Amino acid sequence: MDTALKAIADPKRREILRLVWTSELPASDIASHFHDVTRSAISQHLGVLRQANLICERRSGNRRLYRANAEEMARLRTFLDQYWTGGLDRLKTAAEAAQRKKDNEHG
Amino acid sequence: MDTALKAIADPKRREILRLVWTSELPASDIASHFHDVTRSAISQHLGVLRQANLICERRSGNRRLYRANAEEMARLRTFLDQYWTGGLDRLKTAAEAAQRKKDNEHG
DNA sequence: CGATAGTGTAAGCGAATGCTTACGTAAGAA
DNA sequence: TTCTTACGTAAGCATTCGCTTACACTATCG
Repeated sequence: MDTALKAIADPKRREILRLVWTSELPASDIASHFHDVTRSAISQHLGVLRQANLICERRSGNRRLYRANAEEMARLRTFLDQYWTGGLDRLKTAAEAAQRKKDNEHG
Repeated sequence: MDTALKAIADPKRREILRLVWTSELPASDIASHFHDVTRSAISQHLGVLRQANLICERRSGNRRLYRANAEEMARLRTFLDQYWTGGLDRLKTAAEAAQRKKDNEHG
């Protein structure tokens, strides 16, 4: 999970993910979308995303087609949601504990 | 925004954020929560979070009290939400564009 | 077969990261 | 004032990162 979080912390990798979010794309198409960096750099970014299980690879003849792994993306989003709401839960339980303490003091 | 994303990509910084999510804590209390790392390391993590505007610092006598910056946290969460749903938006606009193209071809 | 796309990978490099130790500094306590 | 507590910060170091160039490999075309 931490691997995925670090993977999407990079803007280029987030852009790559958006490219393959809806449509499956060959590595060359993905690479040609970035004009400030080499094809090799993009290939390595794809490797990072692959290792984080955020993209799936399918070989078709000469090409390798990539698409976002919606399942893992969803898991990551859930993790982040739980992290956020987890804070609220802590607030809630803290408030409840304070209330109990207050009640005990009054009882 | 990218700074914030990279800040929360680190597990120790996420834990720090949770510690100061609800209650304001002095740096020493935060540091003493981590037994595998020096107080200095935590201080530097606090610096990263501070630079990402994810925590607020308040001085009280000798101490420095930290708390999570709920506003910035919310902004970050919104950014991530838009990133996720942005993929769906792209799918929608792509479908609309395809439809328009189709209409033109038929016109 | 050889030539040519499409692609991953190894090597190397400069910059950033996360950590430690040592030091600096500001606010009370004696 | 001197000592102590609470903290940031500089320096140094090993590791990781993102990038480039060069090369290796596989599939297709001739």
